[in-house]
Amino acid sequence: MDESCTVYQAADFIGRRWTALILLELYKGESMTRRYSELKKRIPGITPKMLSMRLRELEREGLVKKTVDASEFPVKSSYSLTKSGKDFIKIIKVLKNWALTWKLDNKLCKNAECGKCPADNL
Amino acid sequence: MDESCTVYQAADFIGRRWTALILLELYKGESMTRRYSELKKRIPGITPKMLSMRLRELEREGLVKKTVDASEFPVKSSYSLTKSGKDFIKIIKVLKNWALTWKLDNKLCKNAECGKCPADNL
DNA sequence: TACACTGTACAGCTTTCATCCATGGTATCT
DNA sequence: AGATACCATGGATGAAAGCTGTACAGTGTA
Repeated sequence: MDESCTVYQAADFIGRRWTALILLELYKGESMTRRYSELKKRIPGITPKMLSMRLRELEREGLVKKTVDASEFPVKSSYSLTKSGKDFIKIIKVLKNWALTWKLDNKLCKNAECGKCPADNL
Repeated sequence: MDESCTVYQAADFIGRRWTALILLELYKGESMTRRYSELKKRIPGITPKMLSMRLRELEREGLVKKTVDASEFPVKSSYSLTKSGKDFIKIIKVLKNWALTWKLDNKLCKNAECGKCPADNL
């Protein structure tokens, strides 16, 4: 599992700050799509720069598709999950499941929506 | 998903260098147990310091149990997967599965053991 | 004395992330 | 009319975290 290994890359990927968060936000959007500014609003604390960077990475890796609507006046960008991106969500599900099973201090998530967590409805 | 979130922590965790590797090595060991020196031998490139650090982390997180055999001559330490650690392997499986499905340049892993990869037999 | 096993200590590099700032046309408030 | 704020980016800088490399220490057997 050196750096050329896709499994390693995927693991590295999911561990980066904001990545999972962005994917989950897209997942929750209508037809799994969100605009840049929507994402910014819904992910508190992320800097615009980070958001662009992560989106570019996700696009490069094929998890996210970007669409630019240039017909309108301030040009608007939309990002949506590809099939591969949608499938990636299930990794997060398994992760959450593991956490719920073994991290007992995490009961909150099981019984109620903790409200802060974008993985609530997984 | 701030830093207090277990899902986030688990994601962060799996993305760290060597962590998955160590877990897989333990998984492949007899009764999912390996000695410190065995791990060092089987994970090329890892420094002793990193190995200790990761093992301590894994122990703290409850994925790994350490046993010291002090009856013998040079004291021997064994590390084994706990139930929680064993269960964590399935996250790696899902990860691998995703990679095999979507990262087409990764066909090698599907058709044969790449030999270098400790996730071969998952 | 030499070796086997399980580590620790120090010094430096690399990567990651945040913070601040600039863009430039549009739209809304005063 | 003038000021201010939105939209989606991208550069420069620097701090902090992560990781590497190498050396070496403790503790007991032969």
